[in-house]
Amino acid sequence: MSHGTVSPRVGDAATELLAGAQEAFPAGELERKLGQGRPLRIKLGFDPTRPDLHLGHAVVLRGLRRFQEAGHHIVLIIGDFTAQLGDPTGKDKARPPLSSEDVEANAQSYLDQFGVVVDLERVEVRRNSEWLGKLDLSATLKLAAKATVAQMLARENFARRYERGDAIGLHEFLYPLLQGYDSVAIRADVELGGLDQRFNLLVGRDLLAAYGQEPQVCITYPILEGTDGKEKMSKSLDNYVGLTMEPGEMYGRTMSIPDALLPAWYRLTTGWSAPETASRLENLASGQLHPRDAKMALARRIVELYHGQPTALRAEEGFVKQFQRKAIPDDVPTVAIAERRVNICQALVTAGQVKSTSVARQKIAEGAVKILSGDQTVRVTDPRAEIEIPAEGVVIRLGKSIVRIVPG
RNA sequence: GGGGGGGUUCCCGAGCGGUCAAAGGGACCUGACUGUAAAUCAGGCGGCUCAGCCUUCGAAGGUUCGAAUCCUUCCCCCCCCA
Repeated sequence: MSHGTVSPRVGDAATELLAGAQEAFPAGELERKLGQGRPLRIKLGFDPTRPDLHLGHAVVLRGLRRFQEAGHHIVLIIGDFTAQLGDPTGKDKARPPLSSEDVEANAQSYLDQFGVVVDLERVEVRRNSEWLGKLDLSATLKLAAKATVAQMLARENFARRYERGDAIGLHEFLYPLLQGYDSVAIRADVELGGLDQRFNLLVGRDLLAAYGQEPQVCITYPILEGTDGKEKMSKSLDNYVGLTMEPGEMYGRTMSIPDALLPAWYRLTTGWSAPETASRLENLASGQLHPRDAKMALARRIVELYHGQPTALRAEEGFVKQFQRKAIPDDVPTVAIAERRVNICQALVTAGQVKSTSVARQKIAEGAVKILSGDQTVRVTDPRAEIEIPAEGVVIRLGKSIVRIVPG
């Protein structure tokens, strides 16, 4: 490691590349690699376990795009092999493995979504089954010998599970090694990942050294909290805003975040420059900017990033109309029902607003079900009520969700 | 291999022969209040042809008028010893 030889230009380049990152280590290493004057091989891996990419993924993807724009070589790894194993990261319990059909379908869906943030034309896409599938037992043992149980237990979530007496599958210890082996297979110079990936990234770094290659630089990105303001954003908790979500839902979900999340979301999801973000947040802090308006600006911005400005404005109008003025929105989801006359509970179930007629009855008892026609709103009070379905359909509202039922 | 402790409704976690669709908490849904925020209060949270009925307490059998609770076998998890 040569200290003090980094030119100012290389240093500036590194700073720019690291915008939005949480940390990069070892310190100075990225600058050193940049100083070699060649395009670096930048690795980013995803396990296609769940088919929706969300704003949390976008934080890292935006970092990746910076490297791409600077002319570095991007290697996107679809963890089709590791997905069947299940990353223990962030889980306090073992994950059920996925079938290979699921993995395949998800992988394709992921690829489509990567394109929303990075330029897929200039990305090398690899599947890790390509090399992991070929590892025989002796190679696997050799790989396993590179790490110790103590190293694995040093990791907080393994340690916690161990202490609590929960099961830890042996294969789970292998996961970080396999992810690390990906780095070896593609000769990574740099690996990006969420902060929660730090351990796995480090294992990759160690493995590169163990296999006689130059160790990778590890760059982590902050974890984005989900719309509930409590847990990290994830599909399984349904506290996420998906990158390919329909604009109205994207806008609405963003509006539902707690105010306390505004600063973090401004910094991590908007792509606004640091100064611009800071000045907006100052206005918010000083009370010049109403939290609601700050949130609307955020929601508008997010929809704009993924659907374009005109769509964002329409999403906002729709939101204001529906929720702030409580009018029937323009694009109500429509469900067709064969009968011309149905029981209200049955209709709610068929329309997917409730999962059973029992629940429908309860919601009616709670006064949550309303039928809207024109500017008339009628609250349904009798679970045995029958509703007529006219040719133009009928709009039913249950709490926040609205559905138009048409004859079919 | 031996000994011990466990598997309860989405999660945690009570129950240990009837009054149990099963305490309590969390999550979630709805109503009120709002800015579809937070906080708060209220209700709900297995299903149905819903004042009643039906199916649940790891699985399968059995005992009993009656079982989540007792017995048998099986499956799975954890701990200790080897």
